[in-house]
Amino acid sequence: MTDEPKKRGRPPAYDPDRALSGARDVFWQTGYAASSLDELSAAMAMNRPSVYGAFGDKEALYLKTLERYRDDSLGALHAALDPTRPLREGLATVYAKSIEIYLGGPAARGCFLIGTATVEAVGSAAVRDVLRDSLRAFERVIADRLKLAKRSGELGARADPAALALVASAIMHSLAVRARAGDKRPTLEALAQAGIDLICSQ
Amino acid sequence: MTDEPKKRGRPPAYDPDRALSGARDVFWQTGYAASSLDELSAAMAMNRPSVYGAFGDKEALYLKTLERYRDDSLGALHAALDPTRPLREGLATVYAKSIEIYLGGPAARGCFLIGTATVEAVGSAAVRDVLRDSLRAFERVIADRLKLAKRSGELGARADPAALALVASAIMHSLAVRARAGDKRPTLEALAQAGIDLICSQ
DNA sequence: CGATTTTTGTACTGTTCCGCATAATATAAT
DNA sequence: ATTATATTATGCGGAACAGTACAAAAATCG
Repeated sequence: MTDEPKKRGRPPAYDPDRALSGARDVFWQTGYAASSLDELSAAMAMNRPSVYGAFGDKEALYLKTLERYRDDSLGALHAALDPTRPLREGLATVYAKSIEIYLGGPAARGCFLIGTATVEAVGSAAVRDVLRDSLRAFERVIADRLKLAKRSGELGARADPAALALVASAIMHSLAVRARAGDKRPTLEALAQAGIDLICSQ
Repeated sequence: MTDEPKKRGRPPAYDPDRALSGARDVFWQTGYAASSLDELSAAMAMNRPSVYGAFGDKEALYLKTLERYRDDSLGALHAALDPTRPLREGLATVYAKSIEIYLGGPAARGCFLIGTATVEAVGSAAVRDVLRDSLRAFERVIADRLKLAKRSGELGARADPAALALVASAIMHSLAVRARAGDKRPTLEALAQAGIDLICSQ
């Protein structure tokens, strides 16, 4: 599509998308602090100087993987909460897809953002800002859907969409932590169901 | 009390309790992986070989700080949920005290367990077990209180104490994460209030 | 082809780190 | 006092680490 004025110089041998995915997977598994640039560059199919040239230092690379994960997740969240479907169905989809991701892969890794950025948030203002803003963005998407649900009568007149969005988000945060802590699928599904029932009881 | 058969050898110069507190504070601020034994031993007022002699290697030391934090927190949780006080008051106390701890100190550090053990839980089975079992223990204390509340009529007959305990725990987990992510007190208090209102509406 | 540009790959530097070896010190038992 | 025991204190060794310098390689442009 938006292709080539034919750039000069040796063409890059790496795929930026796959490189970021590889880096994300290392960070996801190991955490930021314990991930070495050797592991990272290997998983990115790049050598270390290329990593620095393309993405900057370790923290800049980490921030890019966080932001990409957030953007992808926000898109999926928005799609799952499509207002043409019932609220209960939407929430169930959100939680089911989250559980699928959190338990997916060889190890149960939980949520990439919550599972790895939370610990770094105290020491790095940049990480803290990305994490806080991301959580806020997720909450907002949910709150918007709940406001709609109140207007449409899916939620009762006394329901407080903003407060319910905080709780619905809390369920996600708990799923994120518990999956990484080794809780099994039935526990996570029970938590999701409890949240849905409680929210939809309003 | 249970003192002295008068031990031989040079007496220890460190206070084990204060040493563990110092180590916990370093881990809490910095996370496990990014905490060096130099930082740790300095905060423990010990030199490095003494740390190894008294607590073992870095992971063993970390596990000890986690377990102590869990035991302290479990005690406080149990006390706050004293069944002679109304459920709503008990939950309010739990969340208020949690917020106090999570925002206390110079930096907002969130919950020590969730904020630092979650990221390590994938790579270390020992950390994962402590984290999972601790979360389970917290949940159980809450569940017991909710079962009592149902029997006493504080909760309605159709209330599901186990499900509500999952939600009440999720509120705590969310407070833990959000505090470390930089969310301010009003947000945390709104989350706590939303959880209390929702749970006590059953 | 030769010049230019951009990326790749190797190798290096200085630092930090964990864990321990060894010696000095302080107490109790003999 | 001397011996035994337990802790402190200094300092080392080998490994891992983050980040970079430099030259070889691969493409385009003149």
